Amino acid sequence: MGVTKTEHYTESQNQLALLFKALAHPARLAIIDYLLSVDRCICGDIVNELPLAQPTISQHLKELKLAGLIQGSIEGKAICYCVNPEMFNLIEQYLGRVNKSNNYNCC
Amino acid sequence: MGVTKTEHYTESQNQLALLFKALAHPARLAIIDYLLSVDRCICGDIVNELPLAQPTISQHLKELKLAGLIQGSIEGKAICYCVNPEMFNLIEQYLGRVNKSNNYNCC
DNA sequence: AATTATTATCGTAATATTGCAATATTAAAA
DNA sequence: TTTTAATATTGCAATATTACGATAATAATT
Repeated sequence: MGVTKTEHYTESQNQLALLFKALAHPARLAIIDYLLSVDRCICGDIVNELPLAQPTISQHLKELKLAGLIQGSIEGKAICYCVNPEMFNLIEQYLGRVNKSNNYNCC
Repeated sequence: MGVTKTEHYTESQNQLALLFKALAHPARLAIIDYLLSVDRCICGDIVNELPLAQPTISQHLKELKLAGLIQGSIEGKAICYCVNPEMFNLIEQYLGRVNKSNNYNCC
């Protein structure tokens, strides 16, 4: 049916899935890479940097912001975006759990 | 158009996006959680564990396997699945880069 | 106030994902 | 060899995602 039954999973599973979904597109990873590479936080330059139209970039930025992976603050008529490390820490914690639980003695 | 222009992004961005996409569903995270929680690697029990039909579980397992996040080996008429930590290390390396690059002095 | 620059939203077409019933495949057991 | 058990595949309906042109919204500039 194409609709995920979120009510059947744990809070953590649903939350992490949303984070991973936000990262599950090369354009959004490219946006994050670019944001990390520039010292000052720039915004509209992303449109020049990536091979996508302005509305598409805007949409990707929205999704990243909704997931909490980036922040945006208004600066005059431009908007300054930057990476928010907190959500990445959530993923890091998950990976820690995976590494701790995995015992390698498998099939 | 709904089709991602992978040729415009780096190898690493495309590869990571596929990994994140495989993790971007609570059912697949639940499958991984379950695989980690049982000592021995079990397979068909996942169908009893999750509120999804057998073909749906099979499809999710296929995607996880394709992404390299789990492995499956035939054991008689059953198939034994288990987590493959290597791909999780790739994600860990990415998070390391994010943490290293992020300078926190943003907007 | 009109213009300009920057970003967001709307509408829409193309494609992808999700879930399941029905069915196929595979290998052990009877 | 027939049956049984476990998993995979196919086909399809419902929904979600991706991309972009057109347009709106916002705020600085002239």
